[in-house]
Amino acid sequence: METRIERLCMANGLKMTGPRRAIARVLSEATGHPDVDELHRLAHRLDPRISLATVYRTVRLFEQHGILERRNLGSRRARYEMSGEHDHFHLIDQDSGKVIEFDEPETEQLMRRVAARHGFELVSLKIELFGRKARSEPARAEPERAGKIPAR
Amino acid sequence: METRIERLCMANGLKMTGPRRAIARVLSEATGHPDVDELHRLAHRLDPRISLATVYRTVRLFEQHGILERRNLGSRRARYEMSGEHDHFHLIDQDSGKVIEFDEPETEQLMRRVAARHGFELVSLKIELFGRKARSEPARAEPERAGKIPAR
DNA sequence: ATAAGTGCAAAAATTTTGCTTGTAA
DNA sequence: TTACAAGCAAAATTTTTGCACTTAT
Repeated sequence: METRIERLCMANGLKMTGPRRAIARVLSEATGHPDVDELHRLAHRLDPRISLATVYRTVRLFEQHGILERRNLGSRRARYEMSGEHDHFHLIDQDSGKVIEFDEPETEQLMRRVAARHGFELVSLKIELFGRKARSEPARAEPERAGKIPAR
Repeated sequence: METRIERLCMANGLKMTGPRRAIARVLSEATGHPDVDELHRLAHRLDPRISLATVYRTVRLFEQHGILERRNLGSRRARYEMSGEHDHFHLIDQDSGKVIEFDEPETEQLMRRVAARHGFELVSLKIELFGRKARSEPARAEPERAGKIPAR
């Protein structure tokens, strides 16, 4: 079976080598936001000859071709995820460190307009919300007018 | 004269030492988003005995107390800026690497609601837009319906 | 007085690179 | 065949730490 990333590599004219295939597979199957170490560990299971240097070179390459995106998500090391058709948000639980992903297409459009207002064409965006679980009920639609603003 | 950061340090019960005062001053006067090296270089001018280790320890401390915020802004190293009353955006010019800051209070409110919708109380947020100068005119209000979407 | 901060140098952690060998197109 | 990729180990970068000494409270 061929992964989406592999197709993207072909489309970008990248040589499809064993290591790249393995790393592409690992990325495709990753649920969260792996860092380089995780990628290496996993790819290493598919082919123990794969070196850490190759993982670094590969993610850099993939990133340059827009196949991957690098994030930080509050952690020190860089973390990676496949680029989607459109951007999405990350909501990081400050207590657990867990990352929740979700779409918000309207906001993306809004950001596009904001950039345009400053004379820029939006290429990509990163929106990271840091928060903690609200003690009150989860809030159905768009409750709390403006609510108490947390201390920051 | 006493800087805002110094006041914040006092308010947080932090010992006001020479190095901290110098670093606070440097941060107050910084226009952009200095990284640790820059901070050290500048603080070093105020007092040549200040070590890089102290700068690292100090920014970590300030960050823990919410006095400073750490950003990446597309660069590899961490960059710092004072926390403001409210969050603001960063628009990074992909060609020049220059960072433009601006407020967008309504969006902050919107993000607060988005977080609430997922059962979270927003503590802070990072919004980074990456773009390049539009070739057309800077666009006055909210032009280009949806415009050609860059290749990504 | 004393708990906390600092400098220095050493170490850890993260990322890149030089060079030789291997390999996809 | 040949330009590009990989492995390995060494180097470069970025950040943290141990320890003896200093300093703000």
